[in-house]
Amino acid sequence: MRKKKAPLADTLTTARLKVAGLRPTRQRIALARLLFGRGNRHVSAESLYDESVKAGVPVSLATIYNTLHQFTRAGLLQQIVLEPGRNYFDTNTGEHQHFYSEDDGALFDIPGDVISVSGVPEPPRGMAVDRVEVVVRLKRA
Amino acid sequence: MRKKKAPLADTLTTARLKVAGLRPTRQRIALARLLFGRGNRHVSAESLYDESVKAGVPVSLATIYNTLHQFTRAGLLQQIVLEPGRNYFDTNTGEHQHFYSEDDGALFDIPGDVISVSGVPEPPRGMAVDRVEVVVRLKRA
DNA sequence: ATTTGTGCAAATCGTTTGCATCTGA
DNA sequence: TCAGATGCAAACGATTTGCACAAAT
Repeated sequence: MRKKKAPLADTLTTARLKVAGLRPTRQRIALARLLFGRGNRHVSAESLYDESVKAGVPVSLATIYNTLHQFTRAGLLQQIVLEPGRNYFDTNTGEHQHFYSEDDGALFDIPGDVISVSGVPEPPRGMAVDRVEVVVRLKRA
Repeated sequence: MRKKKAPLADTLTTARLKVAGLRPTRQRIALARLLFGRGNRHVSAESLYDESVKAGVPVSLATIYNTLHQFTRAGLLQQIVLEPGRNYFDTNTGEHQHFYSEDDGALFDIPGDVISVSGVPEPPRGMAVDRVEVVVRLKRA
């Protein structure tokens, strides 16, 4: 008996997960499609959870957290820390920076080639620079 | 009857608090002395609480939180967000940046004139740049 | 069949809040 | 005196954990 035919998007997502060393389960496939479906996105665990529920994808919050962390470890997502007590994830894993509005929490990407940072000093012995993070914090004019 | 003579350091601290519009209470004076006593410091609510207890200053954790926020509002401290779920405060309120070791949580100042950031784009309509925050994240070499 | 992932609920962590009591001017 | 500050304990929100069950290889 032949396997049931899966939509092309799922096949691609599945391949992507396998490459990342993650077993392609229902939930991971569904979340990956929501996350990487179109364009760069910023999500929090809560926002992704809500979105999943609305999209009719039955996932528990615990699995959302697991998945976000696994994807991050696998290099599919990047974490952004903007305020204590809330964690954002960015589907854009390339080098880029952010505008962040303290007033309303809005978050925009700044393409990686726009801002340049110079003069970063030598890190202390035994340490290497992992990432230079730039957040441009905005306030109402 | 004459007032009991206060140590010079307390007098200075008291003056400083008054200037900031904060009533110089026992706790605020004690915490201010711990914070601004010598050199720049990075503290979390928990670390300052522990330190206070060890120094024999009886303060509640709630007061630590109140005080840190009041000092921040008064411009005596600057908040630093490095990881979700933990809030750091820096006694250096001038423009400067940070080295942050993801491995052990170590945090060092980078003087304000060392790193230069150029190419920050125009903020969206109605917004102004409040602060450009740079965190150099380190990993073990 | 075995390994790995998932869901649920309880537990944890940092932080905030409500309110009675205390303190500084 | 009395507005403002403090302490305590309970409340909170985001995240993590433990464990029984389910699904993928």
